[in-house]
Amino acid sequence: MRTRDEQKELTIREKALEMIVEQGFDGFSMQKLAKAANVSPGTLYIYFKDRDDLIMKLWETQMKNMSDAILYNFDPEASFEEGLRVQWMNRARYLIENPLSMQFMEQIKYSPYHHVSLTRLDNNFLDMMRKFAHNAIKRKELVKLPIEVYWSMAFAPLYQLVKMHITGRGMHSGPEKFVLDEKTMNMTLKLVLKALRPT
Amino acid sequence: MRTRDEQKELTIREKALEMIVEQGFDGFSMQKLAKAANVSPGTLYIYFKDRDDLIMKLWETQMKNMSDAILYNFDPEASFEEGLRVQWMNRARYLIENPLSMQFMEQIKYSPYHHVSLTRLDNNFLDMMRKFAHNAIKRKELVKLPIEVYWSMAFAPLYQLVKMHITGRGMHSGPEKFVLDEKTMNMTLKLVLKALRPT
DNA sequence: TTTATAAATGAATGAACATTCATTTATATT
DNA sequence: AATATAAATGAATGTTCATTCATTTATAAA
Repeated sequence: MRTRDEQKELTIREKALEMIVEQGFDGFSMQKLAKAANVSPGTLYIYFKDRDDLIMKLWETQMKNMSDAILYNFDPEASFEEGLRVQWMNRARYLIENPLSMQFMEQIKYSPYHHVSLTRLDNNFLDMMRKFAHNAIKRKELVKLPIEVYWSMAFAPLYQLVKMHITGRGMHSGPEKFVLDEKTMNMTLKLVLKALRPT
Repeated sequence: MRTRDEQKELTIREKALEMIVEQGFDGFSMQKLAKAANVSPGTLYIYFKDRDDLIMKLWETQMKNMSDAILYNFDPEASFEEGLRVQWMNRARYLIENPLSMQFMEQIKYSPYHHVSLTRLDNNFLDMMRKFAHNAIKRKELVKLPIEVYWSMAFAPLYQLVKMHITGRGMHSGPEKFVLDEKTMNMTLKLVLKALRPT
C-alpha cells in the first residue's frame, strides 16, 4: 500500500494560499494549482473533496493557527492591561510573520465562502475573549460597555496598523512604506488603554 | 443615430455590484451579468471595454460616492471634536445606507484589482484628511502622533462597528443581530475623543 | 422622409474551467 | 518475493467563460 505524502498536502496548501492571495479567488484554478504544486490535477482530489472543500480547509487551518498564536501566554484572569498587551503582541507578531494568512482571511471575510459554520473551537475562543472582558469590567479595570464597542476599541486600531504595515500603504503623501515598529504599537496601545480605563 | 441609454448602464452597474457582493468575483461572469441586466453579452462591451474595466469603473464610482458623502458638511478648519463627529456621522450614514458599496469595497481591498492607481480625486481627499488632523494638532485639540496612528484610532473602531452592523455578526454568543444605533455610536466616539484629546 | 450612424443583438469561437476515471506506480503487509 | 491496496497520473468530458462580429434596430440630423 502506498502511503499519503504529508509534505505533498502541505505544498498544495501553501501554493493554494499563495495563489489566492496573489490572484484572488478569480485567478485561482485547480489546474494552475496542480502545476504550481507539481502534482497532477487528479491528485488534488485525493487530498480534498473539491475546490470549495480545499478553500474551506485552508480557512479552518488559518483560523486555528491564528487563535493558537493569540492565546500564547494569554491568561483570561490576568489584569486588563497585561492581558490586552499580551494579545496585541501575539496578534501583531502572528499577522506580521504570516502576511499571507492575514490577506487570505481578509479576502475570505467578505466573500461567499465566509458562510462556513463556526466550529466548536471558534466558540471556545470567543468565550475566552468575552470572559476576559467581563472579568476586567467586574474588577473595574475596564469601562462598562457593550462587548462590540469594547472589541472595536480594543483591536480595530491594531488591525488597521497591521494592514497598513503589510500592504505598505499608509496615509502619508510620499512613497515611503509604512512600517509598524514596537514604538508605534506601544504608543497606540497606550491610547487604547486610556480610552478604555474607567475614570 | 441611436443614443446611449443611461438607464441601461446604471442597471448593468447595479446588477454587477449585486452579483459581486453576493457571489464574489468568482461567481461574477459577463454572461450571467448580461442575463441579470436584460441585455445581450455584446451590449456590455459597448459600455465597458472588458470585464476588468467594468470592475475598475465600478470601484471608481463607489470611491467617488463615498468620498462625496464623507465630505458633506465637513470643514477641515472646524474644531477637532466637531469635524470628527461630522465625519463619523457621514461615514456611518453612507455605509449603512449603501451596504453593497461597503461590501464591494472591502472585497476589492485585498484582491488583485486593488492595484489601480490612485486618481487625483483620492489624493485631494487624502490631503484634506491630513490637513484636518494637522490643524487639530497645531491647535492642541489632538495629541501629536503619526498620521497612521491617528487614522487607526479615529476611524478603525467606527468601521469595525459598521461592519458588524452590516453583516449582523457581532461578538455576543446568542443569535441576536448586532445593530449599530446612535447611542452606541456616540458612546464609542466619546471613547475615541478621550483617547485622542491631549491631557 | 431619407439617410447616416451608433446601439443592440446573439450565435459563434477558442480558451480555461472543475471534475472524473481507467490505468499505472509505489509500498506496507504477508 | 508476492500480493493487495491506496496514491498518483493525465487524458478526456462537458461546462462555462470572456470576447468578437456580422447583422439588425432605433433615432438624430438632413
